[in-house]
Amino acid sequence: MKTPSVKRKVKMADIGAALGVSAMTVSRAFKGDAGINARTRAAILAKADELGYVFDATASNLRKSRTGFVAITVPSVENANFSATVRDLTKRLQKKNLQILLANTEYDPAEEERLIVQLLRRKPEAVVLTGAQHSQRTRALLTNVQIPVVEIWDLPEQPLGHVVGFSNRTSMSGLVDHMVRTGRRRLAFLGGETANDPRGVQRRAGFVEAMERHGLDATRLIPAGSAPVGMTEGAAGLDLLLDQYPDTDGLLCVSDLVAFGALAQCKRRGVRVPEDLAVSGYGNYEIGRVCEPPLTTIDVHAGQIGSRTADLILDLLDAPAEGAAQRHVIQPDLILRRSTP
Amino acid sequence: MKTPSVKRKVKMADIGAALGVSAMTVSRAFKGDAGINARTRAAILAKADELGYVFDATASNLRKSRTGFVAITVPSVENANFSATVRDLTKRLQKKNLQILLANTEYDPAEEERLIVQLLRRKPEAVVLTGAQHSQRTRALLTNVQIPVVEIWDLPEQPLGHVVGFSNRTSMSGLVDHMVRTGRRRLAFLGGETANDPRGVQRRAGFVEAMERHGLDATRLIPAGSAPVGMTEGAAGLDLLLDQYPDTDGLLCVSDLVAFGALAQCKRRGVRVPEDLAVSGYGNYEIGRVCEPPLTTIDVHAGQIGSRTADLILDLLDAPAEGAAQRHVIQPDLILRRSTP
DNA sequence: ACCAAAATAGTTATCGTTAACATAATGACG
DNA sequence: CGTCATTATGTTAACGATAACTATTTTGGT
Repeated sequence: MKTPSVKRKVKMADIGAALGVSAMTVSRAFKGDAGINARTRAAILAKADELGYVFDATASNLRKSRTGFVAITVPSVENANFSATVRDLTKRLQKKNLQILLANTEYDPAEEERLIVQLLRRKPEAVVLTGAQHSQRTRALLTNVQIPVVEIWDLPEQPLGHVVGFSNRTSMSGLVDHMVRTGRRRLAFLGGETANDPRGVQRRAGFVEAMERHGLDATRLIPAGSAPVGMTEGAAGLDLLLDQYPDTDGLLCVSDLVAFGALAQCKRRGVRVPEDLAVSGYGNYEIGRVCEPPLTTIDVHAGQIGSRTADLILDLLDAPAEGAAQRHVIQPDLILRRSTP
Repeated sequence: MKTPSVKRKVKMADIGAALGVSAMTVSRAFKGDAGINARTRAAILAKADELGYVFDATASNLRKSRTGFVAITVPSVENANFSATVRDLTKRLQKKNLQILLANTEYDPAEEERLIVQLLRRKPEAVVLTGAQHSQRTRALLTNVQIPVVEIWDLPEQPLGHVVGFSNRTSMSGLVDHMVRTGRRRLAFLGGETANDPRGVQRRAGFVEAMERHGLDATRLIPAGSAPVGMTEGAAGLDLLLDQYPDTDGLLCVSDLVAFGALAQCKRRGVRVPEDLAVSGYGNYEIGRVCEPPLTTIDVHAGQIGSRTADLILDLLDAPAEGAAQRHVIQPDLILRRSTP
């Protein structure tokens, strides 16, 4: 077996030379459908394999001015909800040989801006942004760009382009309605500080709005620490709550993780759920289904957001410049479980 | 404001033309450090901004034959452990303006192979594979490739290149030792079926090996369904276990999620943990810290795997062809909590 | 056997940036 | 005031695949 001492990169022309055909013919063999003799193609592909040829997408992309990249920014892939979205988006786009360019903003608009600049240099064919909060410069960059821009996980008032999202506000306010319908009146909201978690802010706003609509006290807002908040903060938050408002009979948490933490703390303090305190979460994480008692929650269909975004992008890439910005509103579902009466 | 009806892409030469300099000078202005007059650079950058220029990484990559891509395959970003690895890897590489190309194998070696082919076409500068199980062709492709290959999350016997991982086997076997040390003898293992979860297989092997070493019965192996298994399967698995081996006094689960499901089911059935049954998890997920009782578990330092892999890659890219394949072994930590005596 | 249509292959120039080399301007110094 | 660094810029030719065009064969219908 001949091992070339200096591994010069094999290119299409080399394969062509070895078979007495032109580079163009080799290119056709790799494209799949173009008019090329089946025998020629087979020979080319075989020779390519033999020479250890690897197609160079960089050169192809430059010439075709199509990259097959789709850029996506997420606050954090570590969040189970966002990762479900990323997974289903990736899954569907992967099938069409589109490549995800993933970037984590760490909940920081300045970092988002830096990343967007980097991502745009790669000439993606679409950009997906999780959330509606962007720096001025990010907005400017993205309105000038000639590719589809999709904001997901929110319903921004001034969208940059297309939207696939749901109303954090309305869904949380529906949850309040349910609590009130079942007789609870002294409700509290437990969530992260407002700094850089726009979804938390919206959910809190939904809580306040619904409480005021019912003529109830909307001031029991417990800060659980800076976003992203989790179980630990939920447990600590419950202590804060009961210190300050011991007669609370319903607790709405910004996420299932927080609610689970609160639940665990209830158990330790001997607070009965839901008899003494009804507790709800948000996001329909697996944990809420399995804990005791199981959590009433909102299913935002995180995976569906990903797959519908993928469908939208695939459509837009097929039929370019297809008129106005689309707005896909996902309906979150209220899931009733035993943590509320 | 003049809106060009046909937005022809602005390139370096256009900026140069507008300022009476050559494209090369513009290129130098964007490179940062090269010998170029400060005033000239400022003018160029300003003009670039004015014209809405976006640097074309595709062309640059082709010319330089460096892409700044790092490819990584993961069974599923949805798994909290893998996503912690991805996050810390991304975080560190992002800072150096390396771009992650993420691909989900869905625990399927055939899909992994397909994705590797796609990824290699993008000319990444390094490839990271989660796990040691690869198809024959994948192995062939990756041994011929001229870039660093890193396998993580395992210690493969025949590594393809570098390794950053830990021993699932040894760590699980250490957990058995602990159970035995604290007086438990009738131990069972609860995990997914073996088909395509090599890490689960290793953990099970560690269980069996340790049990045999102690001269104990190693046959209580409960299948919890096909990987990836979660809380739901854990709960169902506990029922299976107690039906078959009611006198079991220690249960080792393949993950914290499974252990939590089992724990919840114990509570429903009135089984006291740890008095009647000691339970342990694996992976140190947040849930194990907060549930009641908190779970004894193994912390595999998932985030650390990501950051050490990032460091390794950065080193290798700086000092290319730096001799032999490196093997970084991470020491998992045994975390004792109240679910075991 | 003849010709149009279809199938197959080749040529050339290009996508936008940048390495490598060439050139021009500036200054330092004996 | 010439000589040699030093700094700043320009010129040319790639990187590798492929669109657009042209050229050559096959095919099939009459």
